[in-house]
Amino acid sequence: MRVRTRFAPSPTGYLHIGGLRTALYAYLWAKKNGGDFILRIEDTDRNRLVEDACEIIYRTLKDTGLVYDEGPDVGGDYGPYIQSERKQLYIDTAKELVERGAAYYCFCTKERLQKLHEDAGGAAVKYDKHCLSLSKEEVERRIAAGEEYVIRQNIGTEGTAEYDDLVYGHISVPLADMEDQILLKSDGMPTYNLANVVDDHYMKISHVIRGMEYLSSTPKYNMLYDALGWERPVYIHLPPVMKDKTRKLSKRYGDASYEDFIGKGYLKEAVINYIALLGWNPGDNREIFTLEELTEAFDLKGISKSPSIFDNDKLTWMNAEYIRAMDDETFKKKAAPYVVSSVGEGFDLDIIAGLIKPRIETWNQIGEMIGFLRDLPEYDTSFFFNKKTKCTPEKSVDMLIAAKEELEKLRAFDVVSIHDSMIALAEKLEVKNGLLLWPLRIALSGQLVTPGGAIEIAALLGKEESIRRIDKALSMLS
RNA sequence: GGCCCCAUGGUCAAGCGGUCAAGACAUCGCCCUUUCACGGCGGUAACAGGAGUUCGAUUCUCCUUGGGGUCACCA
Repeated sequence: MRVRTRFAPSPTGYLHIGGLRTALYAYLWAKKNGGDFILRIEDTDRNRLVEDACEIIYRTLKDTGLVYDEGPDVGGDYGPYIQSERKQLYIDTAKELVERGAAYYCFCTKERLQKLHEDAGGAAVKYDKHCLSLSKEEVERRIAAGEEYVIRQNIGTEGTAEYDDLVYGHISVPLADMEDQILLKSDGMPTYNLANVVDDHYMKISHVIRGMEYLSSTPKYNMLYDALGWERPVYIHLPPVMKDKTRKLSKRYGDASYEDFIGKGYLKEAVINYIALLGWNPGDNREIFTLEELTEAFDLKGISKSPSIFDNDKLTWMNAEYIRAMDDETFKKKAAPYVVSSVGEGFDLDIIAGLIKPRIETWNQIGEMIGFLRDLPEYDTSFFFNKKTKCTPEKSVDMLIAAKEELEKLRAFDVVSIHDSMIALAEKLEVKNGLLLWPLRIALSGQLVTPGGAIEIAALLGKEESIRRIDKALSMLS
């Protein structure tokens, strides 16, 4: 049997991390087995449609490398891949189900259902099968009369329904707890309950990979497969990704979409790598994986049964790992826009790249890190105190005067020249490098902490600006 | 509330009857060092509780507790 998996989101907004992970696992399982990964859009709820939602889904999957073999925008042999375009198929199937006694027409009004609820004191109540007893003639008469109707699944009340899930194992649910759910809505659109079964069957989906919220309703879908004489797919339900101990990560919190993470300066490779490991482990201690390596290593055995809390710290660490592993040219190219937007053009990108590469964890940290190059921050003369180098404001004056004199003499103002000259100066003054360089760095940057030291900063600022900042410090200290 | 599922450090997690209970993130300390990072080394930190089964339970069973899911003309 050819392995075919699908990712079937509803276009209700951006793609959140939990959904992306489901897509990832479905993709990995298909590719691991040399099969097909299909994208299907579940848009049967006309009230929840969001403009551009489909585009975001297409773009995100392509951007992350989760290339689907079949889908709305790429076609395929089992289309259409948008449910609203398959309406007739669901209607026909629903009627077939009625023929076979597995479903029935229901004319109950929303008001009646509402009342059923109220009579139960607001507690959860099952539909009372009120319309199951309607005669065929009456059904036909009422349909002809233009009455609105839905089609409900006819579920027995005795015994249990069972199936085996590849991650959760044997699942057994009492039939008495299941409701005669609606398959076809009064607007002629199917509910998920019908549509997912029909589509998975006709699209020849072999493995259904989805969130575990469907764990206990899956027996109902199985009854549909059985009633239609269709072969059931294999089920792989996934535990949810949580924001914290009790809350699921979802769109409602606004910070959980793929695009938000990219916007916050994370690399797509790191995001994919991180979420792959949220709820799955390869069985060894390896943590850094490319998509190809994930495809190779992925297996069902490593999927966890319990919810995992999304840990931003770990994602950030992983992102930093990716950044540090970049070759210098790639890093420079990626960092350039962030550097320019922070300090403008005119600074030596090679030096900056070298300084920030081991120091940033996300791209967005660049701006704050190097802003001092453009504008010298207001700072306090207490910055010139440093215990380790035994630096004081008084000594700083001497050091800065000496340093300024040397720097002014320099013809080439590059890192090597400045370095040599400062080392020589420290030797001449018979002080430790640190005592000379501490006040210099403070004067040049106005910050206690900087990426790189006094020498690199001086080279970046250039001679003129360096001297100007030293003079500023000297005037503050006098 | 009924039903389904889950339960190892703060987090991700390995473990699948006998281990001093891995590893990673975070955290703390030390080293490196012209600040901060990077890097290196080390520390703190867990089997939810109670009954069984067994020579022996983190591991198997049951109960309790805790958490998640579900009970829609949403998916």
